[in-house]
Amino acid sequence: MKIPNPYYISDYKLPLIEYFVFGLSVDCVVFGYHEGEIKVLLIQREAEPYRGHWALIGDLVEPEQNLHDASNNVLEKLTGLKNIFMKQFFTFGSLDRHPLGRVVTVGYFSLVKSISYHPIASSWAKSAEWFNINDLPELAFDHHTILLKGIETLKNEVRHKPIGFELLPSKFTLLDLQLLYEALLGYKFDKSNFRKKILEMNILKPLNEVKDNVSHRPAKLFKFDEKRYRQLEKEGFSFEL
Amino acid sequence: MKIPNPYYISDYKLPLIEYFVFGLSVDCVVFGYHEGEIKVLLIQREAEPYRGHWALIGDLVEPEQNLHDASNNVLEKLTGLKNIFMKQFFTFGSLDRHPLGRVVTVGYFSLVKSISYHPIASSWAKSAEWFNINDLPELAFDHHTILLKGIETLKNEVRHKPIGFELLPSKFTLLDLQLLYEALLGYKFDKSNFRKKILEMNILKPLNEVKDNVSHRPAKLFKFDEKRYRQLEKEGFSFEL
DNA sequence: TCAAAAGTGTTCCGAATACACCCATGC
DNA sequence: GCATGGGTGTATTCGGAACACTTTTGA
Repeated sequence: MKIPNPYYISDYKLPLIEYFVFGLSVDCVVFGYHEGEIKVLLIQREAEPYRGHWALIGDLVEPEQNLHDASNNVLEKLTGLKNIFMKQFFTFGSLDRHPLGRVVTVGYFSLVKSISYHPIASSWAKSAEWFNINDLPELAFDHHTILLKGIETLKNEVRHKPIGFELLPSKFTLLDLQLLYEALLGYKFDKSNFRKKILEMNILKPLNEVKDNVSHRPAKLFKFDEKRYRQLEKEGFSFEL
Repeated sequence: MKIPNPYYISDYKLPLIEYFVFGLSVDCVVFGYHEGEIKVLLIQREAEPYRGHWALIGDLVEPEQNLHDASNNVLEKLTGLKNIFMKQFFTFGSLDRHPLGRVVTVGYFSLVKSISYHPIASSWAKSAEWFNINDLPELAFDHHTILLKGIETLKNEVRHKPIGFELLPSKFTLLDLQLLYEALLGYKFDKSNFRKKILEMNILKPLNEVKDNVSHRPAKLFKFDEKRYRQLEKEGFSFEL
């Protein structure tokens, strides 16, 4: 759709102002992990366009809002989730991606620690649900493209940066961690070697607790030692798996 | 600056339309390589705002232009460079980054094969020059931030993807390649080991030519075998240096 | 014959791999 | 005691690092 009537800012009257007519949005690919499966959070739209379709969590950016805030706000507004790891990954600007005009969208991906509670749909979201990334519904706009790019980015990042921990609860066992990475990367690790490698990195803090209520030897719990990681990173260490 | 008068599209009359008021631009961090130094191409602005300042190669995106085209076009328009490797890396959207209003900019980085000829400044660029990345002038807007992020991205990408070849002429010697990577990554390689590693990847096509006019044994020339690389990538090979 | 860079070969070491084995717990 | 996952030890292999060496050219 062609947008008429260029908009002028009176003080400057520069020709460049005629292009101040874009729409801008953010869309968040929210990843979760549960029992060996990578999930993504989608909402069902209760607003036009694409009312009733499943979509990524996103909305138009307000004129006085910066991008990172916008992505956090929209996530909270539509699902109630707060203080979530979030990272910009790509900006999508095809001419025809929005039926109402030229809207460019900045893609973020987020990782949430626990998907065991159900997110609360609010604002114009009719419902919010976790979907397995291998079993997705049809999506609004170009959200399928955005989602695929998000998955690709996650799979790349996860090997070079310790962001995987964002998907686990703060206390986890080494097997939890191993199963997560196996799900993310799509291949198996040797148990002994995986433990050796991750422990030698010195970025896990062992807790004096064990996971109980299990009918076998209980596993020790660990947490990610972020302070230590930052320190090691400064000294030239780089996470690789 | 607060932008008044929300813009409405008459057919829909949705409240979301009031946010269709953003400016959108692209900025290209153009890298070159010459005699062991990483360079970046800057233009001197002959337009307001920041007239006379050095800046990245960028401009507002036209309403009917997609982002990738926009970045290619602006590079050609301002410097005459065509068919250049180009990749989106980050989008910058701070509220105060443009003095005339809310302009969000999409950052691209480009790698050019030869900086031996002088780029031609045109359109509203007064001049265009290569600067060593360690000796930069003061830059317009938030271009210094964008440039730093671009450099960071280049240094990351170059280790995992064979994009470094874009900075060399199409025929090069193994030592050329080694010196390039040493400049990019900031450390030395052992000659023998570097050769062994790169040749074992099977992504270089040896030519039956040598570099001459040198007062020592002439080196064999190679070119990057892109077809072969694509093939190997499909089979699971990944470039690492 | 000498300088300078091209190009090769070999040893050494540490990290990744494969795999076997023992341990603690609930039932 | 046995099933189940937790947790450890070790021999072998492979790739990278270090470094010494030979080759080819122009002057």
